[in-house]
Amino acid sequence: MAGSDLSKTRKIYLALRDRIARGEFDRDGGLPGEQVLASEFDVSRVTLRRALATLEAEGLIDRRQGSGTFLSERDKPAPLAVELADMMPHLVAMGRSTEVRLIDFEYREPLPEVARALRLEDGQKVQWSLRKRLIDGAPFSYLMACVPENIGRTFTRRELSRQPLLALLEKNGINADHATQDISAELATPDAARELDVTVGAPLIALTRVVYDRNDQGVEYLRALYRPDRYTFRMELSRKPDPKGIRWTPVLVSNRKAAGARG
Amino acid sequence: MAGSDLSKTRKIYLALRDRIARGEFDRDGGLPGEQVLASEFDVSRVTLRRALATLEAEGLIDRRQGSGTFLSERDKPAPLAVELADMMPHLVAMGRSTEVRLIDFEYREPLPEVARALRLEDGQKVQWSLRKRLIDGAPFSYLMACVPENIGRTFTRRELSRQPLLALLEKNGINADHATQDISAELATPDAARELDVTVGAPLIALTRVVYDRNDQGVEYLRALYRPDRYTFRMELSRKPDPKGIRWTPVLVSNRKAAGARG
DNA sequence: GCCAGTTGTCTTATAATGTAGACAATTGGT
DNA sequence: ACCAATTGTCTACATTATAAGACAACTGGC
Repeated sequence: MAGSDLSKTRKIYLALRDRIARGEFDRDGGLPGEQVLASEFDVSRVTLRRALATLEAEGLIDRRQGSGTFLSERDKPAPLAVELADMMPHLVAMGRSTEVRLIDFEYREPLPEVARALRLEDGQKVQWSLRKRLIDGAPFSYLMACVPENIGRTFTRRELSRQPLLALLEKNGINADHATQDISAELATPDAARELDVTVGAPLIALTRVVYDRNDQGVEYLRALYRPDRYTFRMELSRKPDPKGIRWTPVLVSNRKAAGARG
Repeated sequence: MAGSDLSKTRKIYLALRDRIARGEFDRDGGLPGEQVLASEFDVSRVTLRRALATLEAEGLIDRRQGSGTFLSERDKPAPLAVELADMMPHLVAMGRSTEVRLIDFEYREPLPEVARALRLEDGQKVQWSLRKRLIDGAPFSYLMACVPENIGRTFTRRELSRQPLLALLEKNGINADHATQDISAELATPDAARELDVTVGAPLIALTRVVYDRNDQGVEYLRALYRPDRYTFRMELSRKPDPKGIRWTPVLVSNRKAAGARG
């Protein structure tokens, strides 16, 4: 469906990255020679080398002249694994410094989908904001949030650039009660790519969340994009018995335990 | 990081697809003319038209000679939204027909990462299988599963092609007790693209699950890739009070309610 | 019927990407 | 010291992608 016309270089890059991830190559023996790989993929050695150059730049392989191409020794930093149940994960408590940057902020007409999800009346505006979050100085999420205008007016642009949105709602007497989250995957568009410091077309985790108050009135519509190499959703499940029979249920772990995911 | 050297055509395709998804274009007025868009993106009309052709092929837009380019009327089928807590979602109960196809099956040395996750002893083999799931005849997930050899021997290749893995384990006295799930995003590699009927480089939801028994011995390692246009992870959260203070906790809804996600 | 504005389809030229081959530089082993 | 195998680099050429412009075909409004 999506994803047409990729260059040969990029297709080979993807194929090799996958084979590396699957562990098809020995840690000792390394990869086959460039001649072999080039004929295997049926491309010239030059374009194969371009794909290898990208893999090397990403730290996946080491190339040694006269010797060969090998899997990289240094292991990449694991992505931050965050408990899915935590809507405002305590990143600081995990020993890492977090920073928020407000990119854009205004009151405007909501998109039809947002108006529907928040159950807004016709013509009601929303406070629309773009933010990004950094961890240790590196961006990992890009957030588009919409809040009904009357609620948004209870705090300032400045406050939003310093505190989490849910905390601001709480402080101003808006009591979030329940929410729905959807998790999907998307390709980085030019906007997101620029803010998250990835190239256009890179894979991103896409989260859509709608928060409601006790009366089922929408108070926040959030659309968040995450860099999968720096952020991962984690969930612990237990098959403890349940009123409705044996069933898998989520376990709320204290998320003091740090990362450790694959990749 | 990942995702270099995309052609202009593809970048424009991504940008336009994003703007459509955000609802930036009226349903009546349609898109700006090709001349306008071409100068806006600073490309020739030919390459802009290639991007439009892709969008049209995907059913996102309609182009009418002499009239203009418009948002497609037919709305795309919403992706199946599955409760995240359900490890074996009852798809059939949701009124849709599901099918499994066994692509590959063998006993082999596990990859280091799998061996570590399952806490296998050195040299212990695993039953390694590739499957895909279809809904209404259309593939939506591609699964790589590893089970320790001694457990795998309790059922046949034929059984695996007809029943869910967890059900087979259950039936053979292997009692799964708890599990860890990680959700991320990846680009489709040639293998996955072929099986899921997408092009190489399309975005996919990536789920990694490790299931353990009561003794913390690994019984299943699953790596699943999902087409985001056909499958979405959903989660309902409630801010009911908790022993450790007020906190967001997942709600187990009876997943009788069908889809309705964005897109 | 006319006309402005649109998409569809060409041509020609230029730029980007990929191919084929040769050779240098380096490595590790004999 | 030598040699086979490897990665690094270069040249010349072929193929594909993009640019720029012209014109045809079609639509809707007047």
